[in-house]
Amino acid sequence: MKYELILKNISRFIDLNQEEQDLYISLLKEKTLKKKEILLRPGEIARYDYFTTKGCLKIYTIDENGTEHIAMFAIKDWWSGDLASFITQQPAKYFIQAIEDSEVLLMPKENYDLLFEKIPKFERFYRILYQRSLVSHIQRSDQNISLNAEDRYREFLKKYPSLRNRISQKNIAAYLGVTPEFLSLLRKKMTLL
Amino acid sequence: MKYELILKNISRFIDLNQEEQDLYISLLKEKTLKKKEILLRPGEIARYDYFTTKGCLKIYTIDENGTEHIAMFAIKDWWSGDLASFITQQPAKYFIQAIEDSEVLLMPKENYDLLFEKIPKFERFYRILYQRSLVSHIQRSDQNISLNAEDRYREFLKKYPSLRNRISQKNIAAYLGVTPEFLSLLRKKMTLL
DNA sequence: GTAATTTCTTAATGTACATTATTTTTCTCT
DNA sequence: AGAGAAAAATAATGTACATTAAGAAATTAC
Repeated sequence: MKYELILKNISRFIDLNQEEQDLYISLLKEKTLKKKEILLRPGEIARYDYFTTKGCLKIYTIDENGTEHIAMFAIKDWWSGDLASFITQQPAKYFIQAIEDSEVLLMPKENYDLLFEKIPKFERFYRILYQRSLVSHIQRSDQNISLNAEDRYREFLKKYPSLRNRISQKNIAAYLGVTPEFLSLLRKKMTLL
Repeated sequence: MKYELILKNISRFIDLNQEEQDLYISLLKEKTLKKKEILLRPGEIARYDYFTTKGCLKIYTIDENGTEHIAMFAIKDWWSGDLASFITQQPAKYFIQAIEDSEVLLMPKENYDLLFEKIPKFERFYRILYQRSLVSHIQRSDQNISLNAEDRYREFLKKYPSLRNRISQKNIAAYLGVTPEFLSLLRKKMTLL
């Protein structure tokens, strides 16, 4: 059923009995999203953490030149949100938008806080989740500094194989930190080899 | 005394009674480092997490062109290590080196694992530590993509005000992802304004 | 305390990627 | 299905930063 995926995601790191599972699920909300629907805008307070069960979200900023920078794509089975705003309840810096028709489960901030009281095991779950997330962010920071655009594109393809033909090159370019024109050039050059 | 700083660091997020403090401290080792001393090299297994009590470490990689990329500086009161290697016990990707005479406390991997059994509160400590660390890494990834070198230098000065005149420009350049020559130019230009 | 080494500065030239503009192709909406 | 909008391709020109080189200044080492 609907909650199978998220329970399986959690069971990677901690075991929940039936009662705990029911309690956990009772803390979630859900939402169906049309393509282009926006979940969060800069300046708003992030009230939710998101778990994608279908479709794809993008988490991005728009800089002072109007250029879009995509921090991550949240596909099925991925967590996302503006963590800084969610935790501190200060204004968000990120947009979160569906780039396909999507379905998400939402963990409201007040329930997230409650979770650690009700089921302290979740300290462990998030300890491990954040730990792994940190490892992959450290890796990406390193890649952004040490790889050129072509190699970053190859890394993108490794990390998100399902997205290659599913999303626009414009979005891929905004994730890589290059212009769509340059990505177009790169792809042409790469198919010639 | 010697452990005041680290206990204070921990008490930001959890409260430990005397017994827990003593147990925690019994799990630590300590080490005095000469400038240039290396704590970890790529290919080795990261056996420790480090807490700097004095001096400064750099955590860095050397890419296939021989260019050094500094992921972070670990000054007094900062945690550091090759997290991926420490967690998975796979070969490290990073060098860790003292860039000043330094002192560190070490948490060995086997004691780190033990810690969560002995004092489950540490799940919470690391949950919050990784959460905050994640927030600052997300911010740096974003800055590396959206800011030019001059603005990244200003961010560096904000993040590590104490390092401005303490470490070489070569190290600062390797942190910013530019050549020392270009940083020299930038600084000249910035003082003229 | 002086030689050797490393770091810093300055400058000329080179390159990866941006910008702008135009055309072609694909997607979206009714 | 067809009109309008958005995305992609191509190409000319521009710019932030890299590379190379050489001399000056600072640091390290014996």
